[in-house]
Amino acid sequence: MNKTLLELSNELKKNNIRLTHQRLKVLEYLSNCTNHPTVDQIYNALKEEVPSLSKTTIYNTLNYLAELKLIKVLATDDNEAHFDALMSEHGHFKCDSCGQIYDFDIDMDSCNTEKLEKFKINEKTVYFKGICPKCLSKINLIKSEEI
Amino acid sequence: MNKTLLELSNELKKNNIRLTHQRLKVLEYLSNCTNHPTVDQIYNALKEEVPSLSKTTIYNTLNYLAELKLIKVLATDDNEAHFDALMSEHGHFKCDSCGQIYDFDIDMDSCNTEKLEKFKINEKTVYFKGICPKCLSKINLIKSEEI
DNA sequence: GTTCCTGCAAAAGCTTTGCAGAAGA
DNA sequence: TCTTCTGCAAAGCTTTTGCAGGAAC
Repeated sequence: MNKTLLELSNELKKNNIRLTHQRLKVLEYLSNCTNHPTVDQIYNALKEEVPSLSKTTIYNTLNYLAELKLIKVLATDDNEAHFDALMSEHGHFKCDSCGQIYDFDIDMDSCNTEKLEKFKINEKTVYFKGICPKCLSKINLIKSEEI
Repeated sequence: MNKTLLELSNELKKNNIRLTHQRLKVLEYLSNCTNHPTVDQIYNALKEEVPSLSKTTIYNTLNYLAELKLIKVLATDDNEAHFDALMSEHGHFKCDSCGQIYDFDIDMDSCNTEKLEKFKINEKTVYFKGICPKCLSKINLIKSEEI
């Protein structure tokens, strides 16, 4: 499960970061979010409800959260950061066709390797790419129509 | 092992991409490279030997190679693309202190998950972050001096 | 009242694009 | 000769920074 709004708020309070109206809205959105939004997506989702909201504030808030390790920043190959409030260990699958990012369970300990014995590992990321089932079935449909 | 200069050249010829002086130099550099350079690093490494070289040409060449799947583009959290000519399956470890990227062997099949049964997986990336042994020993040295 | 935050505008950094001249085949 | 490539300059993106007014505490 994602961190709840309450959890995120409490963590900010604990770190003396002010709970402004804008920040609470960003936290609320992120904690209810199942995909992994970019700053632009968060901005577009909230700008009706919070018309004065600026991207600067979203960056500001997300950077604080990431620094406190309350959220994760996903490095994908589109040059845009995706944010993830789901902090349990999981992998990401990105569909090359529709761009959607899926979560999947993974046991990263089974991936471990003796070569990194002397390394201090703080973060493990697993990122797969390919075509998701939805897009695969669309492609198959087009192919069958062509025959 | 990295792809050799000859392999990369032949692949380009096969795809009717011209082997210009600049491209050969970029290929040569990449095939002899053990770290995972950015465009900027390649540019700085080659600008003495090839003074007229421009970053545009490096981007051009690397984008062709990536499209032909002869090299890989690594998504890291610094907003800069890293390029990798090592095409065998391996993971990457990035040191948060010195920024260096290390390769490590990994058996990705052991990481597989039943939830992705219906997904077509084209690419698997494993990316760890933390502190490398070199930086760890530096930190320990500083700590022991402080006592 | 003090401190920190917001949001605008501008700047910074990476990457792509347009195009005239140059080089490859 | 014909096609493609190079490299400059400019534009396009995301993200960061500076700062005056405003909100939180």
